[in-house]
Amino acid sequence: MTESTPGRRRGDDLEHAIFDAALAELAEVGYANVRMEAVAARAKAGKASLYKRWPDRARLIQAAARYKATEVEPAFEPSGDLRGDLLKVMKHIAAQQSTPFGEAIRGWIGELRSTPAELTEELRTKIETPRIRIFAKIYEDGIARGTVKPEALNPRVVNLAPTLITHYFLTRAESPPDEVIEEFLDQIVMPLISA
Amino acid sequence: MTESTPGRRRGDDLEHAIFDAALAELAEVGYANVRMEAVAARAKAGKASLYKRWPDRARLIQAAARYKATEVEPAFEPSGDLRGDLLKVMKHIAAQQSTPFGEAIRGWIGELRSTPAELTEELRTKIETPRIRIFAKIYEDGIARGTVKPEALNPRVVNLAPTLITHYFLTRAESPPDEVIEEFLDQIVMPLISA
DNA sequence: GCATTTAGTGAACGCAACGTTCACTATCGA
DNA sequence: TCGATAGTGAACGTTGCGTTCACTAAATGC
Repeated sequence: MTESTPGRRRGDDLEHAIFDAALAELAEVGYANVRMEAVAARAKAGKASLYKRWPDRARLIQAAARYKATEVEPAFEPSGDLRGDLLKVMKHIAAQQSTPFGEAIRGWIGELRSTPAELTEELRTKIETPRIRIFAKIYEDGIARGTVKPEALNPRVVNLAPTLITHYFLTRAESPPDEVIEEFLDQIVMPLISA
Repeated sequence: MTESTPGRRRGDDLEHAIFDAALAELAEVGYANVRMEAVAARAKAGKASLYKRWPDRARLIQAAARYKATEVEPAFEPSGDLRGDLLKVMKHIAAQQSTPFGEAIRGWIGELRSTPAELTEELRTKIETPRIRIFAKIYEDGIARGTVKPEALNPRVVNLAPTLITHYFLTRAESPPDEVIEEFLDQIVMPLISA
């Protein structure tokens, strides 16, 4: 019923509708071509409602991406199958980048230069932290089993797998296919961390 | 004297002036804020002259970056000091990214979605190829000396060092400082390739 | 060295999207 | 029920885009 009789939405209801519209636009036309008027129209909202909440397109899309990102957080438990676990998480990251969320990231990169540093930092941390936690967990598990070197817990190493995937995604139009992910895993990550 | 009496420039003379103006703008205001009118004004050229050559901002900046990129090509010979050579080349890449060239890359990333795939592919190859060649040379040299594993010649591995630097640059506002480059080298690249 | 062709200039234009404003109206909560 | 709050939608000025055009400087040919 919430959807069938919009009447006039307010507060979070409206905000979520705007986010959904923004993400849909993002997916359809890509970051550079998202127009505020299109988002407003799609959300069946007034432009003024957007500008009342966010000062510009960059902030709106950032907010939308954040809204989506918090939804997608997976609670992951290592199974003991090191390669299998890594592959699963890496594929998950790649899949996540194939959504509007990925497009948001791409756009954010393009505008880093004209974004306040603290905002940049905060957003990057917000994305990296959960990934670091998951990989650290997997590596700790491996270390306990003796299949992974203790050095794998070094922050640069922990970040390596997501870095490879993200770099691939950013420098092409799409995120890495499964074969490439397996190459990253078998030719770089596993050789580096294996005990 | 070429500069002192511009009179009315044409051909390559004018084109280079436009490139320089574009790169200067890129450095000053960042990709997203480069305006055609500003480039034209800076180059003391008419807007029509820009549009006669390139269909839009993206193409102009790409052309400018390419013009600059070909200048910067280093001819590198391995010295036999594996770590030293790698460090040197990695620092060079990082330095290159701190110039307008880096800003051009950042902008190009942001617009990948709305760029023809073949253009994307071509540009990426153009950037990657010389890097691959240099790292492959260094690794081959190391293999010959017995300090590097033969597996280091795997394309994914050869690309690893530039990938780390580029990823750092793209996800922050600046390219990695020397300490970080050394961490990449000592914690990831060297452990992976050392025999 | 003069006339013709080629290439650049700069001002003007229509267009699209930005970001703002305002009079109006639906919803909430006291 | 009534006031306060929040959203609507149309209009507006502004900016930058990409194009056009009459004009002019440089190069080329004779």
